[in-house]
Amino acid sequence: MDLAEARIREAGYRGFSFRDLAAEIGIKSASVHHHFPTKAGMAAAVARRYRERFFKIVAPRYDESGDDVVAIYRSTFRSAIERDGRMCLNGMLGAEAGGLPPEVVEEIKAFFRRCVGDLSSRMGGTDAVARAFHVMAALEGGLILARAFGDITAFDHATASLSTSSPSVAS
Amino acid sequence: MDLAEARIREAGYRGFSFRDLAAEIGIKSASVHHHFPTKAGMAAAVARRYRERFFKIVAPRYDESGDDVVAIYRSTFRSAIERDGRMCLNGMLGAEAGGLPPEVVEEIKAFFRRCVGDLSSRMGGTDAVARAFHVMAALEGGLILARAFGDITAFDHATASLSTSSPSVAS
DNA sequence: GTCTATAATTTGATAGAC
DNA sequence: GTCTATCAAATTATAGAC
Repeated sequence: MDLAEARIREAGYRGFSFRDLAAEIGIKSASVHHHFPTKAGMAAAVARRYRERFFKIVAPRYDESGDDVVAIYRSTFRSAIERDGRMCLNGMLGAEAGGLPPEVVEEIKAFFRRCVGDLSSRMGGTDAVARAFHVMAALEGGLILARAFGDITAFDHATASLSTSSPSVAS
Repeated sequence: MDLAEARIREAGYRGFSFRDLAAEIGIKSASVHHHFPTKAGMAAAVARRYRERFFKIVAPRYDESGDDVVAIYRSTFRSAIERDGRMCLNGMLGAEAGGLPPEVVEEIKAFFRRCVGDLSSRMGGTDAVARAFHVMAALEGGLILARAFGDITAFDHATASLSTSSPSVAS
């Protein structure tokens, strides 16, 4: 699952295969099928695990540090691309969502629904939901820019205004 | 090329094939290879055409309407996903950039470089470049959310603050 | 839980006729 | 510019032995 997650974050749903995963581990593709009968099922399982892990990381940071939720999300996303230069799993799959198996799309929706719910409830204020959508979009889009340019500073520029006290976008 | 562009925007670089394109048109895959010897070359050509067309659409709107550049970019991106529910070509390929042929990556970089240059020079003010990165990230990320939820209002929420006079993100 | 073996399909790409 | 024919490889998936 670690390997499948890495492949999906690197090249998308069509960018990972049972044979490739098996070869890297040192087993045969049939053995992978024993644990995950179908590709869609495996991708859904990887997405589910990714979501649960993400919120297990994010929730305690909020309670302990008392930091801005947005800053916590931002640094969590930044760590992900800093570590291995890859996309957020759900950002990658979300872009491809139109042509993915329904069971995978459901997991992606669940991730973003929960992110928006978490952010908006913790930010509070007016238009909290719209602002939560904006934060998620800027983070996922920031990853795209960093990947395209091959430079993490693109992410930093794109998301700098999110966690400052003057997050103005217009001049 | 129209068809290739649609497939890439729907499913990414690995989501289009010479045979698929040929079949839809009613010719054979060998005939497609006659025009585009390699898959990487075809994707690069599609990306180049996409970029040129984008700026041919955006530039005159700015001169004519005198509108906010950001508003023009926002409505152009919105039209794209409203028409067919697909990603921006460069957003899709940018997410996959890590594992794409170098000639394709160069075209993607050229697109985002030019967008950032265009936006920042026309917006002016302080931190114009960082604000341009932020706008592009929010737009691409907004498309991802709209695709994930299958609902264009996700894009509207995510990008609403970009073109208003009070684009504050924090409460 | 792993293996061999295999089926059925798809893929990128090429050679050469018309 | 299109075709037929083909290649070598990769793909998802299954059956059945160990």
